[in-house]
Amino acid sequence: MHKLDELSRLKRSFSRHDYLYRSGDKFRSLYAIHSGSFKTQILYEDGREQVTGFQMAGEIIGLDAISTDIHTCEAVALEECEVCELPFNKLEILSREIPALQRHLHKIMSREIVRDQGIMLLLGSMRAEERLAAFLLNLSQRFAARGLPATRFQLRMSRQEIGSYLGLKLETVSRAFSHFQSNGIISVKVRSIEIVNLADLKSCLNSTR
Amino acid sequence: MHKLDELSRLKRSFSRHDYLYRSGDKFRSLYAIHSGSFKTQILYEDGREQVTGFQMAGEIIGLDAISTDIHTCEAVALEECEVCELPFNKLEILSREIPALQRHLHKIMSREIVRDQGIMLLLGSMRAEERLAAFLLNLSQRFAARGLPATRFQLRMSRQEIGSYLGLKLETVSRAFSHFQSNGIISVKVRSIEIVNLADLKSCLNSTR
DNA sequence: CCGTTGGTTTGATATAGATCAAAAATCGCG
DNA sequence: CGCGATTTTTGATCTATATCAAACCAACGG
Repeated sequence: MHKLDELSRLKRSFSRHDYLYRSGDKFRSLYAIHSGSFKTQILYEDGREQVTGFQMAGEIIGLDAISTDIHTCEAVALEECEVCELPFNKLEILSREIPALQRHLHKIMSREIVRDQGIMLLLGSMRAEERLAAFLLNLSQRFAARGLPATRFQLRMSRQEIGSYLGLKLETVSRAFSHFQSNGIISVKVRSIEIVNLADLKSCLNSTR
Repeated sequence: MHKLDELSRLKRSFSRHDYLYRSGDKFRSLYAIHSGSFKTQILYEDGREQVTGFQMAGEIIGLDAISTDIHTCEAVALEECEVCELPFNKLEILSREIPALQRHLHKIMSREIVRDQGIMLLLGSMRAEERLAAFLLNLSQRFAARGLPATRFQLRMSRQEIGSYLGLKLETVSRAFSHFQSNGIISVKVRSIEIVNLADLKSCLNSTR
């Protein structure tokens, strides 16, 4: 397992708005986020853009590029970040030698597929407030998994970016936040979120239409 | 490469409405569709369901289950199908021995991620007719890639299923079909589609709002 | 400390697509 | 071949969210 270490010797730093990679870049490496967080987005010819995910420490980014050897989306730092570069050819060689690594890599890729399908469900069949509830619960879980408070956190992304991710306009996102707040489910102060009533937030999800 | 053959000795047949696997099934194999087509869908607790894809001959299905060893979605045959079962543990062993296979497997998984992100873009930022245009163009390309006519084909799925996939209600799908027909872009006779004016269909996509 | 800037909230209105409903077409089966 | 079941089309209406617009607020630089 410490063979893996020499892979990730290279650590790079990024500031807010820096690109980790851009759409069209040649694929060389996956990236393990060591600290900070990124957004990934697809740019569409006509200028439309769609945020496809928000990634935080411990997550692996760049999997989309394996298929064509070209990055199909771009990754932008949302704050100060540190990233380990994992050259993919070395990763492939190592994972032939180390079954556990191979398995791990497969799981990471599959997990991304499952994540994306979850978002398809969200975008395809949830209403605005359900989407926001799902988003907040997902963030909450991921913070918790990192030993951070699950019910008090700072958003690193704008309303606009949340909207793009959730398939909503920023005004709709803002209104949904306000509505949750007036229901006593969360407390919002711009980017500071406190989940006051986790159970109620969860029940927003199941609230069939 | 013929080592791969012994993997796929097992070929199974399915009829319309048969399940290839169900949500919750233990993961053992990926499946290569030899003929026919499937839909995959996620079931949500409250009964909602979301079609996450339509798969046809030559495509690999079941990648979502690698992450947890449990299938997270279910695959249902849309017609008579033949499927090769690819036991995943054997696939992993073989792909350690055969770098080309390893690479291929990685590309297949990555391609699925890219495909999913394309759908996120569609669901998150396209209007109804753009979505249907994108759907038809995608089918057209995939038929063409199989040496089938690109502009005349049979849909294997219902309006309802298309709607679920595109995040629309079946009535909306039906109206969009009708509208394309009255514009002379396509000719629809229930499930028989002819793309009359491919260029116009493509231009539906770029028609910014 | 104040003006500028970019992000956020809130309100008023418009609209794409959902919903409800019924007719029409197609399919499956005895 | 004909009848019931299912799917599709079409119409009328409703509603969630988009759009447009303005006010608000916090952060930043001079």
